[in-house]
Amino acid sequence: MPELPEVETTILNLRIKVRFRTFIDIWTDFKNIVKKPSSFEEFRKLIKNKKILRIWRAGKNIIFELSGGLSLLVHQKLTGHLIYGIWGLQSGKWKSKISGPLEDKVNSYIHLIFWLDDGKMLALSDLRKFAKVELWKTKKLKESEEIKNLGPDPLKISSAEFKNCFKNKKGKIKHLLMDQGIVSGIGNIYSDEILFKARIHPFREIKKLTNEEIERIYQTTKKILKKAIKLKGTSVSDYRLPAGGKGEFEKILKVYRREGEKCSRCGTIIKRVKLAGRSAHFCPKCQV
DNA sequence: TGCAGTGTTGCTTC
DNA sequence: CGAAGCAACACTGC
Repeated sequence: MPELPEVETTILNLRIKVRFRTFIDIWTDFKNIVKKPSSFEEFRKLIKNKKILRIWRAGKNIIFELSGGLSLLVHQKLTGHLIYGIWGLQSGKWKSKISGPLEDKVNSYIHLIFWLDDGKMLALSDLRKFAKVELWKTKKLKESEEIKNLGPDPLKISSAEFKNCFKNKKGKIKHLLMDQGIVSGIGNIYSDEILFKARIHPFREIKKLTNEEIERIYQTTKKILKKAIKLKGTSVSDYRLPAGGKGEFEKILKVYRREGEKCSRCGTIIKRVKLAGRSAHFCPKCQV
């Protein structure tokens, strides 16, 4: 769920809400969510009194650059959400104290809370507990494998650079579009939507795509991602904005999770087929 | 009731 | 060596 547009929406919101705030203290019920340093108490000690200077994104990773030469990296994986608000414990469960659309469902999966110096909180809710939090020395983070190995951001590159990403690669286009080492930020939902709009079959071998077809994929990638950011992302199942609202892009999904429905272009029934362990959704007639 | 499926990534296996 | 499979976890829906 949190793919490039959702992560971008999240950082735009967080910049307004938590930039220049200082961490007062933290709480968790799942120490394992912090992978680095390996000791949670060490993490707590290091994060206290650090100020958020800058918030940015590398692919789907959210990075808070802090005072003291440290950077906090958060990857939301499948079901993580960074949310901002005020919560209080009520019979062992976190309840939102400010009115708004935050639902108990999201609140009940809060596993990490940062208290801020404005009296509010930044929380990480994650149903499946796959999300990861790491504290790095800012200098080392930029040289780290996880950042260095990311492909370029599709919104920041030219058509020629995009084509270059796929040069000498082999495999199916959908699989490669989702490969974070080739271009970063695209996951299952947007790869389906991009290929539908580009009228390219998800199983097409990259080597057999014409120049014109890759150009079309480049153009539609930009269009789809930009539109999704404008609509504040997709809220399939439980994605939420930092203030709890839902994204709007889901309303205009053309193929993702629309198996059995009619293609909006030609009326053919949308298919769902497994590819590399994931579901690919596409129109078998107009995607060739 | 039970099992397949779910947005991601990285490690294991063949 | 590269590609496929699966585990991490918890829940939904058929």
